[in-house]
Amino acid sequence: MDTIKRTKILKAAIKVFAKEGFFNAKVEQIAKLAGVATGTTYLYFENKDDILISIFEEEMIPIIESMRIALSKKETAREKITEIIFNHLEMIQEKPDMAQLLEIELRQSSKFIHGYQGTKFKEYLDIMAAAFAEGQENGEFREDIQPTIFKQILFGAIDQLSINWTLSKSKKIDLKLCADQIAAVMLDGITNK
Amino acid sequence: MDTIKRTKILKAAIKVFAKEGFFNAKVEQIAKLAGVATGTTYLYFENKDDILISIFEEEMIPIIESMRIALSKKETAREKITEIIFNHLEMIQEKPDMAQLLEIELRQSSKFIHGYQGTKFKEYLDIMAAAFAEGQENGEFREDIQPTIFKQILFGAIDQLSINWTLSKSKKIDLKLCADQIAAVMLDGITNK
Amino acid sequence: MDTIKRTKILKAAIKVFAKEGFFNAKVEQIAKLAGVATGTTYLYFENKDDILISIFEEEMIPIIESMRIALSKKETAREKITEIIFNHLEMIQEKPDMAQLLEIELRQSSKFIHGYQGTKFKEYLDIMAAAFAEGQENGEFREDIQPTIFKQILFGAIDQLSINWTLSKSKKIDLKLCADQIAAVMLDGITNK
Amino acid sequence: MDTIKRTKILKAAIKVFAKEGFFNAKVEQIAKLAGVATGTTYLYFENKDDILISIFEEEMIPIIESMRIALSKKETAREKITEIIFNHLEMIQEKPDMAQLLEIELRQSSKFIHGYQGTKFKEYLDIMAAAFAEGQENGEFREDIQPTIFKQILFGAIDQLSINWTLSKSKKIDLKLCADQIAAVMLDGITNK
DNA sequence: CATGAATGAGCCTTCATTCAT
DNA sequence: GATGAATGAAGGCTCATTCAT
Repeated sequence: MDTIKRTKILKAAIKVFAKEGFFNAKVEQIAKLAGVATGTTYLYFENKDDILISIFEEEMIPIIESMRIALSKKETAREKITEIIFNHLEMIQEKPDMAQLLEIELRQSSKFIHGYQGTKFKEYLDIMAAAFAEGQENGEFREDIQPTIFKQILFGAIDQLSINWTLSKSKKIDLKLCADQIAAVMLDGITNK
Repeated sequence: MDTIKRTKILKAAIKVFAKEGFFNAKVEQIAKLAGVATGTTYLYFENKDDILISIFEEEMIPIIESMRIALSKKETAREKITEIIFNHLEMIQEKPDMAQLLEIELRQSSKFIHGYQGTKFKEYLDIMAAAFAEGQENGEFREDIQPTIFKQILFGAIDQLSINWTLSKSKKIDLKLCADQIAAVMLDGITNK
Repeated sequence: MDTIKRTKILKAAIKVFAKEGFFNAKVEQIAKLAGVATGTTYLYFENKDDILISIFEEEMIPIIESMRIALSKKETAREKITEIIFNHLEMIQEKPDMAQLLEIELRQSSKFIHGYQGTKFKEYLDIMAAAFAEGQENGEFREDIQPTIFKQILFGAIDQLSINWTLSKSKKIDLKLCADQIAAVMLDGITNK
Repeated sequence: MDTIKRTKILKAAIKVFAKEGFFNAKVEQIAKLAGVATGTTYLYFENKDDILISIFEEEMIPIIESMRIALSKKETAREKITEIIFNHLEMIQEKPDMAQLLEIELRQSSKFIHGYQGTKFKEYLDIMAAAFAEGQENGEFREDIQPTIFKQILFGAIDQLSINWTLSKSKKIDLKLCADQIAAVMLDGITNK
């Protein structure tokens, strides 16, 4: 199993899916960008669906990992929430194609790609829930908000601004400012008073 | 122009797009559900894209209108924000198919459907911005958050929980509880202290 | 359901399958010969397999019917067996493409086309068994040969000569002579003495 | 030239062709069953067609040879014809895969495999013709049947029952009985009276 | 206006064959 | 010689769109 070639195909697929969308993307297009023949794609992936799912499952790993490492360096839950917000928005800027997929295609997938459950995405959300729950336990955050709901609120807010930024053609809003403002609202909204 | 037939097609399209997704939906399927011939669809809409866009542009009208009316009955900006949250989540329950589209398909559309700008969606977001700005003007809300950013935060949070609820097959979370918790976090996070 | 168009496709398919073989035949080729678009084929048949099966099931009907009518005009079982032999070989000459299919493709089909049982082919064979059994009952034919086995012997003999004739490019053997000789051997071999 | 490896590939191909049919069989499948790499196949055979042709040409040799030996031990032409029938049907039972190919795939080959003439098959048929001609010469068999036609009749009858037996999934007919009945009909049909 | 049969371009996928190692 | 990963041409099938009735 040639891991390098597999990765080249995945990287190419991220670009193409991001640019064209999953349904509009052509396998031949992905192969060409990856510098391999069309058929080679099928040596590494079962079909087009599998490519998309593999992206989610495999490309999320380092993202989740780096998020975990970054969070482990933070003391307070407050700092962790802040880190999550900034970390995510930084990723948006650095890996815009990957961001595209997470934001736009991932939503469809769990619905339209047969059997895909989006486990890595859930893992990502649970990091948010965990940071929040930690803050509840040590008294930083209010007790009346459920972590399961909060993680959705937080992710939704971050994600919406990410999508908006990603889709903006010109005069993009400053992501640093967005991060600040999300953090301001969220932290103020959940801090125990 | 037979408005009734046109509406029947639109209603059918909402159902089919919601169930199958835009790309998987077949025009014949929409026509059949609408009780018309396939070709008839093309008498009322330019193409498949146009059906989706028309849904957004036309079905959003009553949604936006009812939201505006509901808000006009509220005194404070705080109440208006609360109303927006509850109103949206109620719509999710009452019109789950329409909700599906707004949530999932709309994201793709502005990117993949040639030339679509999503004007009605922007209008919807701007209601949120306006309510927030109003609160800033009358001193209810903090000044350091930009309405343009806040509307995204608020919509993102609501929307994420909506999507989650919509896509859940069983044991769905209580939307009323979600609304409460979103309102709690958001209002606490933006209230001027 | 346009029966004429359906028939045109079937007739074209018979030609193409006969010339190229089932696996080598292209649906586009069949469509082109039928004077329709490729997609039209799929309005009348589920897939390529279905076209082949439909040929067997539907084209065999008149062949079987005309055989039955011809046999009903014959008095003795001996005459009926003779008629079967001549009738079959005449069909080979008149409908060589159809013959091709019955001979060559049909054999594969029951093995490789999922679920196809070749019912019409069995019906054809059973006409032979019936004629033979009739001869046994009225004392024309020997009793020690099983009709189920004899029908295979007779069909095999006729069919082998048919295939041979069909596949011969040049200096084809005289089918009339073949029929005479098959009849001579078979009748002599089964006559009650 | 590694004859052992070549033979392993041929044996594997017989199995795979018999099970899947020539067109459905995959070269990789044959190679895997033979315990060699896909590419190795092309060191011993020009292409997929060549494998099939080689089977016919080379696997027929011992079959033909053993048939010749068996016939040489028989005195009368009558015994020889009987031997042919029993010998063939015994082979069907002992080498069902090989039988499959001879029966089903061979028919297509001469038509669809470019340039193949089926020389070994003709040789096999000519053994039948020779045995019959011998009987004509020594007065055992009638003179009015052409050996060239009789060989087709005899082979067709045997072959049809073989195919039928091979393709039957369950409750297979007794091949010994078949052999008896073919012999009974044929010999009675050709004996000089 | 309405119909729905017909169209045919387009795409995913397969697999015989090649070739660098 | 042997390998098996890579190739890329080819084809079955789909479906948005058209148009004769």
